[in-house]
Amino acid sequence: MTLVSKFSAAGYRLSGPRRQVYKVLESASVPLTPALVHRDLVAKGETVGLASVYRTLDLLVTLELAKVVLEPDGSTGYVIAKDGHNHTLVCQNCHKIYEFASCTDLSPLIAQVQAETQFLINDHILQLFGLCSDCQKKAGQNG
Amino acid sequence: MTLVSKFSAAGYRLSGPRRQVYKVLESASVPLTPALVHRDLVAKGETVGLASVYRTLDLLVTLELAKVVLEPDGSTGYVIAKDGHNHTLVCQNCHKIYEFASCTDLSPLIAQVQAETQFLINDHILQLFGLCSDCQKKAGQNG
DNA sequence: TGCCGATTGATAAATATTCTCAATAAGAAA
DNA sequence: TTTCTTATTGAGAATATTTATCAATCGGCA
Repeated sequence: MTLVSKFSAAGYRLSGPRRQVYKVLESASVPLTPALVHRDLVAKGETVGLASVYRTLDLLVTLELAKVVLEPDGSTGYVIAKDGHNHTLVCQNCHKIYEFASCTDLSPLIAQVQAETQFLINDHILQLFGLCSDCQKKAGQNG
Repeated sequence: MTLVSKFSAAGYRLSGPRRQVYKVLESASVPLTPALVHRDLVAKGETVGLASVYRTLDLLVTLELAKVVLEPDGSTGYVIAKDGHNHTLVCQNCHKIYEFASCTDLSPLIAQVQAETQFLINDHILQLFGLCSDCQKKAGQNG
């Protein structure tokens, strides 16, 4: 399914600005704020308004093409949701992100909590934090 | 360990405003923004400045007495971190929260991702979303 | 109790986000 | 391809949120 068809299937047009914002997020290796996305576009010579960046990021989340991740310090950023449901691992030093998908491992836990709380659980967020191999090396070298 | 000793152990004083903010968060059943905490205090007749609410919430997170949770819509709120590390289950309808602690179930998953990515994982966030029993009933009644 | 310095409230300043609306551009139709 | 309809846009105003400033106050130890 192409990007444009994902938009049109939901009744939205794939405009230039939307494509640009998507591309920035897609090629980013760290979670980005709206301001960072905009700065990136301006640096590339694109003329995309900041308001459009906000609008597009919201839309991407609605379309499940992006998601918001929480960083260890409590701030948030947007990342591409590569394919359906997956989880994020964020480096606490360089903020690099790595995606992985192993929700099945969560099923027993979810079933248990569901039984315990009477909630009907239908979504979850799992984020891991740590040091990527590069940053581990730097730390070892007392960086 | 009393609240005051948790503060003093870290070199902070437990002032009136700090105690008030803590109490509001403690008795809340949903994640609160700084503005909501402040509004609650004003409604109770307390004179706590908004800036102090921000400062205190930050401090509570630093002291690990509170934490930031991400809601399904991407917004964030503060909740009390009842005891050490635990996880949060949020009702998507009424936003009621429920805490649970079963990190041990995550160990195999974490070990696997660690091996796969070369990251050194040392923290995580797990949040579940669903409908609490009350909201399930209401939904059933077509509410 | 008195003292010292951390903490506060009020508000200014800085940031971040949303709103408004005429101009533009995307995509369907011809 | 050209036309048409209308969703979308950019710019900046308007709001909202968060942080900084600083004299006054308060917490807790001596």
